[in-house]
Amino acid sequence: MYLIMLQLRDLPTPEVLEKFAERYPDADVTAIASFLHLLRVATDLSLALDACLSKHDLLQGRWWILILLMREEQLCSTPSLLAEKVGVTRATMTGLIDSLEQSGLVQRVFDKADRRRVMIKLTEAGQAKLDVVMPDYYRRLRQCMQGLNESSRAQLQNILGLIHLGVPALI
Amino acid sequence: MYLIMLQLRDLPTPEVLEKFAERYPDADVTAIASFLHLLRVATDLSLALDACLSKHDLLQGRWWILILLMREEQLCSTPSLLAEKVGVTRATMTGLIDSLEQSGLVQRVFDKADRRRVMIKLTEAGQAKLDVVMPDYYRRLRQCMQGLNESSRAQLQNILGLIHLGVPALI
DNA sequence: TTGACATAATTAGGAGCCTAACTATAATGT
DNA sequence: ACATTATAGTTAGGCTCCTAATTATGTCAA
Repeated sequence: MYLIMLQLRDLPTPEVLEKFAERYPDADVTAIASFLHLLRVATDLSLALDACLSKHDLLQGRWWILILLMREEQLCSTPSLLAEKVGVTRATMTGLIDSLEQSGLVQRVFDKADRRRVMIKLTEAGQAKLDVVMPDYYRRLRQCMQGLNESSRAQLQNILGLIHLGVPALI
Repeated sequence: MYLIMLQLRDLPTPEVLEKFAERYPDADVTAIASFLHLLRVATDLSLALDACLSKHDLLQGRWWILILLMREEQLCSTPSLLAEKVGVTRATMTGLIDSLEQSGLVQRVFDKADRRRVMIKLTEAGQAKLDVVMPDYYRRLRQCMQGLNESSRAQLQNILGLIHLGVPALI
């Protein structure tokens, strides 16, 4: 299964929604509109994030790994844990780590006690990369969200929590 | 560029955010939290939608095409227009149409006036497929969003509109 | 001790998307 | 009229992700 977001550029107009609601009485027009709008905005944010990261030769997958490593006290973790936290399979993680290691941003350190295990360690170059990327990302994100005051942000968090509760009903 | 959404399962705790904010003073903690939460919920919704559609042998790409065709008066359109509306390239659209045509859900009709053009037409089987899928989708979506009253939905729409305005700042 | 099972990482092959190049057809300007 | 440009669709090859199988190592119980 693919983690591909809403591509649809052409959201339904109220007229189209009404037309569909006539044929399909189960349609809940405001639910549909909110749902599609949420997916649309999130997709555009995700694309914008990728565009921002790609200026630094990163994409989300590799970037999250660097961030997760930086969160660790010892700046290191295992492929399995990283895969679980990033939300990709271990197979995918192998490839991501390969690519980061080639760029010198992380390093594989083999465990002598348990020879199945490998530790992935953030290198100095990796930390330096984050020290360039993160301020840029944070500055842009601050600008992006400046239209929302703290109260709107709290409202949004609350609403998102409610929607999240409903996700299982959709599956 | 890939339309791949936030995979990160492990959102930062307030402590982690504070730690990062110390190192990177540009960090706007509530902006970051709202942003990641939005991406997280949207991704889960998108995955749930895919799971729902895959029960009917569809994924979002093919599904949108059927819906867009049903919106049309004559139940048909061209690959170019569909590609633009769905938000994929024409090359991708060729593949999606191939797959839908193989399943008998759409039909290629060649234009005799302009021999470069092909019309893509929703077949009766395609309409029948939608008549099964859409009620199921609408029923699930209604359930999914039932935790939100109309006022929350309006608030959400409003907030999403504000965020959308900020997207260009992120790029 | 050793056979069965569990765990860690990788490899192999497939799906859906992309860009770029290509083929065919139509429109346009001199 | 005919070379140039624009448009429509497809093909070729690459990327990142996936699932499933594979290799290697560790654990545990009869």
